[in-house]
Amino acid sequence: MDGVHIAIGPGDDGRIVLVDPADPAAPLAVVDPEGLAGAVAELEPRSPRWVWSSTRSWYPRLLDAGARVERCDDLALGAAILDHSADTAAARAADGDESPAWLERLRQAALDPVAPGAASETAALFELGDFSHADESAGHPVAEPGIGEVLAEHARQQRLAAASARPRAMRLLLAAESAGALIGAELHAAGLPWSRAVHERVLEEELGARPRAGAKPARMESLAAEVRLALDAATVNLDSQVDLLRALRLAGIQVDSTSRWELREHDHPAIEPLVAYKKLARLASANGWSWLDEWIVDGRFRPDYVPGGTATGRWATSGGGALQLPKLVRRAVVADEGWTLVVADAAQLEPRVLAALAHDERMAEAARGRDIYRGIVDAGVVETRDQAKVALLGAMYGATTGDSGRLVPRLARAYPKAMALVDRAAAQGERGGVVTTNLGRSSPMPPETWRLAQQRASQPDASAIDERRARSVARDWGRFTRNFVVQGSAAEWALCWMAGLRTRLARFEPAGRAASRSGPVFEAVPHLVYFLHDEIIVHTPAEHADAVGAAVEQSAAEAGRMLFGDFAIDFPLDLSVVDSYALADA
DNA sequence: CGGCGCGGCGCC
DNA sequence: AAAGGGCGCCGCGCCG
Repeated sequence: MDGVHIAIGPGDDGRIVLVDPADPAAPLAVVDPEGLAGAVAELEPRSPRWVWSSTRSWYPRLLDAGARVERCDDLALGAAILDHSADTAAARAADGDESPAWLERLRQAALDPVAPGAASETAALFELGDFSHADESAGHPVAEPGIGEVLAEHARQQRLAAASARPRAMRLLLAAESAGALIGAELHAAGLPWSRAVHERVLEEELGARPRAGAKPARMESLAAEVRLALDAATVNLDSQVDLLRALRLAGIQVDSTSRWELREHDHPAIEPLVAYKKLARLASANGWSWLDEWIVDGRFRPDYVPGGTATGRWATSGGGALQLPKLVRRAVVADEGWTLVVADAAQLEPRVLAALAHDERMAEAARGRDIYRGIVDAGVVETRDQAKVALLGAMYGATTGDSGRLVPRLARAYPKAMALVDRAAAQGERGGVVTTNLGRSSPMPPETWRLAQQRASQPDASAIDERRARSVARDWGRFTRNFVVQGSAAEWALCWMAGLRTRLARFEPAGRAASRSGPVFEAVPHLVYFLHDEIIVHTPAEHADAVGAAVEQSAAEAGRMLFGDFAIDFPLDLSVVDSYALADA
């Protein structure tokens, strides 16, 4: 089904071997590291699936050299799935081979932060031509496995996928995960177009002029003075939680924390300027001038994406806070001249995924069209859209108290299949079991604290406190597994969506008129520049915007079919074509 | 001095 | 407004 594979890895002499795993005795090429990109480009027209230890180790250098690949098999990411999936448990027990140790080293390296703009940034994961003498203790570079080890691991993973409980689903998951790895590297290489001027304007509007190094912005200083006056606390340090809490209490404001939502419940002249101060402090420290200096290079934001970086399969990022860009600074995401942004997000992705996972036809019916919450109201389950929303989120997150907890039972009566699915997942987690996503990613085992708490509660002399504690810890883990199946399956949908879109974008003809500043691989073609769980941005020559929008829609529909077959569930998108991210309306 | 846990808060 | 799940980053303050 899969066509030709070509594995890449260092040979004994440090040169790089490119070889078809089906014909390991006859390498297709043996090249010096400098010759790798050329060799890959030469073989790429055969549409191979490139097999390598990890995309992070190999692909950035290829992109730097102008070589893009269509498909790969990322062994580090594949092992993370295969070695823990319930669907491969029997296959692993039957298979003699262990997961090799080098995979764990690569996994650790993937989580190490890489300094932005560092000269050797993209090559930092290992030294070219020095695979065998890598110094592990220094973090980088990491010892690369030799070509023989790569071939052996590839064979092991093929065996496990073939012998898994659902081979088709597992192969799709592995392919999607690997496509995600390619996309993560390409997002970094292309970068998110970023206007320093617009960002500076936002900062000046909010904070005032850039302060000298070490000083606080003027707007923050004046708000701090107001707070100190209102609290009658001339020296309180607003950045110190301990200090601030004491001052608030001395001023008669009985709070247990300094969080915004708790402050807002009190009526006192200090509250408004304090909340305003906190908002500005957050902006200044997270996305202020020093963030700009550190992260925006040549008009691009290049965060370090970590595909598969979380337990559920959602991505993580390391450095730059790319997945937490405040709405306020999204104004600075601006397309190049002659280019535009196609911004799309999947509307209410997780409830729709839940309906499909559970084959809950009534919930799928409510999800028909644009707004599932409105659909739930129209079905007479609750009175208002807001009630539908908190009830549904409560069902997926395991809320037991408050408005949400009270509304969940009504949802359960109307949508018993969906509710049963998340309740089963929660029950499984509470007793320490594992749950599995739509395609086969399994949840981790519960933490040590879970085991200890249950053990203590089962002793003959266990106290009521021990038992309460054990139930509480169990329920915590149950909420995690409850959410895991939905969040993890939604992450799979997003990967399939994005992978399909990437393939479609690769077929666009280069645009003649305007080159972007996205580097040699992307300067003339539409390309992904951002991904945020259920949202993407494509940077495209303006003339292709409509066609890109169509490709985004087609990819979403295709992802739904790939994951859920004939089950009738819509995945509508909110899609806009805009010059600035802030103008996209979700 | 660096490492680390915590509170708080940004995003989904 | 949060709540209930997943994250990363910041500053603070404690520790060795």
